[in-house]
Amino acid sequence: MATTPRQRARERTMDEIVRIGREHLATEGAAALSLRAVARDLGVVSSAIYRYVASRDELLTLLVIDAYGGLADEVDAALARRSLAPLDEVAEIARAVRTWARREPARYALLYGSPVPGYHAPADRTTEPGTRVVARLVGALAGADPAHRSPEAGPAPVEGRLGADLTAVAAALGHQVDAAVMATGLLAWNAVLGAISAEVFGWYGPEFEATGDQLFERQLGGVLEMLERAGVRPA
Amino acid sequence: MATTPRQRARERTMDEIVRIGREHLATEGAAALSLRAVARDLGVVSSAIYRYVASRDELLTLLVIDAYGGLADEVDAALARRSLAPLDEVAEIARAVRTWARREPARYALLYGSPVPGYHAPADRTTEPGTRVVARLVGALAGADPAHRSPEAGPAPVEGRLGADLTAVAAALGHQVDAAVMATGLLAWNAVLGAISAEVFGWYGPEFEATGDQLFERQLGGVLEMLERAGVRPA
DNA sequence: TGTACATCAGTGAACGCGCGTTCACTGATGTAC
DNA sequence: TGTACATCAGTGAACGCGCGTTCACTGATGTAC
Repeated sequence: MATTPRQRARERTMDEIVRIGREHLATEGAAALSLRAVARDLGVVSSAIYRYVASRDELLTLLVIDAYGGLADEVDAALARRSLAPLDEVAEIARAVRTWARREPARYALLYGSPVPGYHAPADRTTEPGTRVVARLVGALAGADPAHRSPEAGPAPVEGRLGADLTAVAAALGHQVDAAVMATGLLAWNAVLGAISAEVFGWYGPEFEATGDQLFERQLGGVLEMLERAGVRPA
Repeated sequence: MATTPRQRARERTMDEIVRIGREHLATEGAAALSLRAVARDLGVVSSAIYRYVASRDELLTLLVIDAYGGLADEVDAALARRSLAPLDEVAEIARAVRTWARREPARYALLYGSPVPGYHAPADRTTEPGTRVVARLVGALAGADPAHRSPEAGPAPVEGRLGADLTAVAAALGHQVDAAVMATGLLAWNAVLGAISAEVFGWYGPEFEATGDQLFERQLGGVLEMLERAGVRPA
């Protein structure tokens, strides 16, 4: 199946649409994303956009997929540079997410900000790209060694149904991870996202403008110590 | 200065407007908040709303102030029930924030979700209500005792300018807190908000619907241990 | 206490704007024989 | 290789909608003398 000029033009236009959508996301926000405005920037009459995108929600879905992809690419690139011990891998993932979020605040907000009212991401298309980063994180947790768990300060076993739920999540991502390690990892992930959101969404006042990097590294340090006590080893 | 019927009517109408705005926030989201729609629900012609509110942004500001107030009231009520040790106070604050966020997801999103595009909260009116909860948290941290800091697993001192920034924030809220304790407290706060956002904004899949409470308590437990190692004592 | 005036809540019409989506159409590109 | 037909990108007009904000106005409420 040779690709015809028409097919190639179509792909280029599709890329253009996503690129323009990204720009509008950055300037207007997801709620104000408008097909007409995208068509305008594409240099085409407003109805022509429907040749490419079925509806406004469809465009949002493309942008969600694109954002997950961009974030995951950033993380993959950071981890590809060298092979790391599990704990250092977690650290690099966190730093890569922060770097990306600061460079692409609007796309970060699309993924980890408040949901866009009236829009529901279709699970069948967004789940797979959405789990790439989490899968890498769980992969790092899978390198945890119960023998290295801190005897006095390590996490307690997870009781009841939650334990089963946690190991099931790891299994769904293709890894076998102890429930207590998963619980610690989930807290670590939420803490990292919380710290990044605070920075990107401006929850902090202007107090930490000069010391943002130092503050993040400090918080990341606390998260990593917690994981280390759970048995995730550094180099 | 006696209050005239007119003044009282005005106050009641103002309350009505904020109440209706809250409802619209819940159903449409902040970005779609519309003065015309509020006027409609108030039973008044669209231009009449300008007797009460100067612009759409002004209404958003009122709702931000209202949301901060609602959250802080929830926290105050939780802490008023009995007098607690510092660490238990932190735990109660976290639980109260989560309870409120789950009951009022739209108002929570207004405070801790992505920023509303094109809107900037005026610092002179939102800062004071916005710091009430943080002030209580820092108040609890002020009860930390350096003598109880874990010698082997406690936080390292904060180096450089960040330390000064952290103690300055505590001082601005009327408390004297060690910088390392403040740093740990900030991480704790970000972790709690991260965990709550994950739940309220639906970052988790459907996996933890049945075990949401257990998962939150587990994560809170991890946060509290961290604070305890920094010297914040339980009962 | 009564009256004249000022204040203010609410009306109704209008401004200019942008939105999502549908539809019948033209003309260029691609495909099957 | 040439031709007939099918596919598809893009046009232009139109639909019905809601938005923020301004303005001149009416009539009720409040205040000063």
